[in-house]
Amino acid sequence: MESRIDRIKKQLHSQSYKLTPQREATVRVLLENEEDHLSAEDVYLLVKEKAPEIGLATVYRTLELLTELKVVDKINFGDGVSRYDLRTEGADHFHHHLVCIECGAVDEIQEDLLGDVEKVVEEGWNFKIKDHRLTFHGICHRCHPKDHKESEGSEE
Amino acid sequence: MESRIDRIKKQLHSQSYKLTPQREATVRVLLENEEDHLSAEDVYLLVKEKAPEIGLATVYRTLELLTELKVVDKINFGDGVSRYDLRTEGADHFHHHLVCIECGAVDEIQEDLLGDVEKVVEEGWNFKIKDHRLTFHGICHRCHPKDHKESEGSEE
DNA sequence: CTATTTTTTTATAATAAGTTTAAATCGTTA
DNA sequence: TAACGATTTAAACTTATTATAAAAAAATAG
Repeated sequence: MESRIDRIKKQLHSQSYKLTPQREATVRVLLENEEDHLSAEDVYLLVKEKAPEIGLATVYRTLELLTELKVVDKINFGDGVSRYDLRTEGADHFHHHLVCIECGAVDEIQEDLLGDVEKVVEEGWNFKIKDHRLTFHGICHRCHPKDHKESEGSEE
Repeated sequence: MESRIDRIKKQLHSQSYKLTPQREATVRVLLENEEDHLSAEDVYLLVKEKAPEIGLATVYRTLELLTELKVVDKINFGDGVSRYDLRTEGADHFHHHLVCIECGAVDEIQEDLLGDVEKVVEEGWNFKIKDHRLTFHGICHRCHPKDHKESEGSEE
């Protein structure tokens, strides 16, 4: 974990930003809750436990900065709030999401899956893809019993 | 176009809602701007031209209703507003979007493309897919000149 | 037909997410 | 130490969306 913070620190420095205590506390919260999809408000409340004096605006600014640096991805599942999701280190593509319409759980798919589709789109539509968002809405394995085989953990 | 309105009317009636003049005006705006991705505010301004006495809240309520009925899809491209997109009649899947990070244009992909991916997800993650959202962010054919072949129109 | 109930709309107020601003702070450099 | 730039805080402000109360319209009962 320290090494990841170090790398983020270097990334900030390379753009002449500093890793202030507030920013570090925010990054730590994101790392400690990597499985979740926290809103700015969620992050704010968690950061406050470490750094009670921090302001909400600072959290917003930090998240914005981290989004610019591609450390996190800002995502939106259609409820009114933006959520922030740590980009998996080394991954060249943004992971996908499974949103359960029964229980609200959000699971992640790290596998690419879109390689072929992207090729088709780039060639067929003459569009240079830089990023993507893929979310499936449906019923998760916890909410319907007819299983195949299992392994995942549960969230939210 | 009249026939589509008729069908929407029947859909409303089947859930014991009425196609009031305000709702009809709103639906007409959506049909007349099928290519675009209008925000509630956009719809409101366009509807006002036909029905100047309509209130913004009514437009919001109508769009919400149409979303419930799956006549439109509520989408979100990450700017702060929700946009409303007529569901292509007869299509069993929601179409995809290409958002240009240079010029902001939003193009649509009507082709499915996700059939195989969905099969993999349903089986591998034991998740019953009901809907999906797929958006590519990148550079559209208008913003980079190296063409292959062309046909699309332009929007926004 | 009139009275009554239900649905919908209007206008306005309220809420909630996110952004901006001005003043204070902090770290660094001259 | 003085001065500068970057950052943070707190508070005010915007903007999108939702809720509420009163009015209007439509459907239904008598």
